[in-house]
Amino acid sequence: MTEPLPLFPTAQAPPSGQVDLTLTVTEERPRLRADAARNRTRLLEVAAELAAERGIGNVTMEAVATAAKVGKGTVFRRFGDRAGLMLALLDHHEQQLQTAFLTGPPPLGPDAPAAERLRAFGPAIIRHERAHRDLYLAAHGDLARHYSSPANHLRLGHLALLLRQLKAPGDIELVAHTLLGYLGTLLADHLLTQRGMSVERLAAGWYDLVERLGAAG
Amino acid sequence: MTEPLPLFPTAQAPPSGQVDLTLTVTEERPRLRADAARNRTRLLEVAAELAAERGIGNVTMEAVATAAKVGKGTVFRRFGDRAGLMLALLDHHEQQLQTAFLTGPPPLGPDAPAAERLRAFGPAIIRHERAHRDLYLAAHGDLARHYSSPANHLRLGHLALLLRQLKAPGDIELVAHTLLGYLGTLLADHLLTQRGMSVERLAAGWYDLVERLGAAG
DNA sequence: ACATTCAACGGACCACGGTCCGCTTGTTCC
DNA sequence: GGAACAAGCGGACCGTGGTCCGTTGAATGT
Repeated sequence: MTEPLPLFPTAQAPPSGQVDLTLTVTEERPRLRADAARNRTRLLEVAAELAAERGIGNVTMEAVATAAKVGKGTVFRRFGDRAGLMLALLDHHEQQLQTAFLTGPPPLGPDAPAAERLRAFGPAIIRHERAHRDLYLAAHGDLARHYSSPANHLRLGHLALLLRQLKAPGDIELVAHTLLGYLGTLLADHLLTQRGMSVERLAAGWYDLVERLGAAG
Repeated sequence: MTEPLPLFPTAQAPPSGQVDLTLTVTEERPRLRADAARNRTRLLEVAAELAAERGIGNVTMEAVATAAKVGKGTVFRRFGDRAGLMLALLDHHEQQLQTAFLTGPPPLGPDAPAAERLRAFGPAIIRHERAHRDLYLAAHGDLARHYSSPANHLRLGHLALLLRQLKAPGDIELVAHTLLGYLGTLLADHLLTQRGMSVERLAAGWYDLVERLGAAG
């Protein structure tokens, strides 16, 4: 229980302006006051800690507030609601994944051919979501928000980019949505745990999907 | 406000054994005591009424209980939780839709060729979900349950059936899931309201999808 | 008719998410 | 340094979903 790492840098990662893709507006956040920023990181640290020791599902907003020695109102002011806190927690892991396919090594990163990257994308997402399963489930409590989340938007843009590079036919944005839908946390989880499918089968399904939807017209 | 129709028959519609598809278990419900059944229908009627007059989002479980002159515990005993009540409400509309594509006229029903039916399926679902938008949103509060719901299972089985008739290649079950994912309430809603797409565009996307995923190997 | 049993009932009770508003404190500008 | 301002803070408060458990009364067998 000693504090090992300086995770959760004070400010949100600055928008790395590269891939814009003109799909949505990247909301700008107005910079926090010093004490607020301090509290923000404390809250995230504490929340992660509590989640680790008792499972994210058993972490109440009040508990987080108390453990971080702030009022409950502060937590809500900062994160909006429970899903917001979860999203913020998730954000950290999400960024790891993002760098993996934005700037990482092949086959995920930009040095591999588009078809390769597209193939690799699916299993990477599924693995990642499995690793942080409960957090994803908790965060997507409000599913409506999910589709507008920066993370999802980024994935979408990435897929659209690859599809365009492949000269895939049809309505690219819709095809990208279809592909992302296949990788959705809840669907994948359902297929794996309820229907007892193997990760390999899901991966094979993905390869097939990509081949049929990504093939040039 | 006069009571117009005898909706919500006392018992759940009996399982019409036809299309089984061996995809899940069809749970059997153990038959209710007379008073319980009476209460069940009263609750559903009252809930529908309240939903109509103040919007489903503003209908609390307690309000339903009070309006139906039963204790709150009774509501929860019957429907499990809020999502359960919503699902039960939805069930009625759902059955209309189901008969439309199980036994109705072409192009949805069994007298049209499989390719036609598959094409028609998408817009039909989207229209239906739009018509009952808020109910769907409220019901899918717990998304995990959604995938196991009988309604979803039926759609899945239907799609799988059509795909098989078309001799579509690949992992049929996964392809069916992909197609259904495209029609998901939340996704469709997001694309229509947030991203401002037209129903026509979604429909066109569906036709394209169906063509590429349903085409014989 | 009566006894037995057990699903169903009611509503007090609890926990948690979320809001509100009067007070405090960092920031900025002179 | 000090004044003016807005952002941040805390925690009492509220509504709602969900649980618990003692009581009631259908169903069923004799």
